Amino acid sequence: MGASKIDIYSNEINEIAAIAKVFSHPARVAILQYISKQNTCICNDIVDEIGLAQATISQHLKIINDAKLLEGTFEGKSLCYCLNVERFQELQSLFNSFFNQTKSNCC
Amino acid sequence: MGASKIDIYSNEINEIAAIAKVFSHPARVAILQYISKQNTCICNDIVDEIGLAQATISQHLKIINDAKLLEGTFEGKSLCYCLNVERFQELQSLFNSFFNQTKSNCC
DNA sequence: ATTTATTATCGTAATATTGCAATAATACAA
DNA sequence: TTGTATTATTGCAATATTACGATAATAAAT
Repeated sequence: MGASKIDIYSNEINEIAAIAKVFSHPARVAILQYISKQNTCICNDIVDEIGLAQATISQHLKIINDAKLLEGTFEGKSLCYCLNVERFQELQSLFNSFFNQTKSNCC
Repeated sequence: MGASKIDIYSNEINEIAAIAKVFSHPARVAILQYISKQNTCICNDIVDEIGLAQATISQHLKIINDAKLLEGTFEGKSLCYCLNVERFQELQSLFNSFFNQTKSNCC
């Protein structure tokens, strides 16, 4: 008990849930918003901007990165994170098709 | 430690995260999809349809309901759950404006 | 090679979530 | 009122998530 039984759901359902999980923590939403606001794309001021420890931010970035939402390149000493806009759009589309499909079938 | 520090984020950010949390579990996505598919709107076959205990489904329904996504009326002995389409659409819009805003600001 | 700055990982504690059995509450039927 | 069906709540165990300090890894500069 305690673990989600992901094997009993369809792939589509698990995918939607996995996408939503990325956005289900305010730190990750804040990180994504902050990265997108910096049009320079230069990063880990994220730690200063958001009030969390560096290790924690790094952990959240890993989750965002695992969803393929980031592109990172080294710029001097520091890593420059950038939003993968295509992937971001893809997630938005998947979410919207779930929303639209669900809405339209309803009573 | 362990608890999310929701006080350090803006309301908008917390709202997006809270919405996403509803969809972040496959059982809840499946429930929403199932409710919408039943154009009759008659319900707790949900327990049979999805392979989870009645108590667990009821718990998930509570979370969906707390997000104001359900309308429930009694029909004889059984409760008839229905998707609150206006609210559903509202969540979709909030999500989309976050997506669009984030996308457009990026490098 | 050593230092310095930046990011990732490990270990651990606190809290949250998931799931279920048992039980309570609710609503109708007899 | 008693029984029956449906849904909610409670209590508990298992697992997951969040957060942080300490430490490692990486990359440039001295």
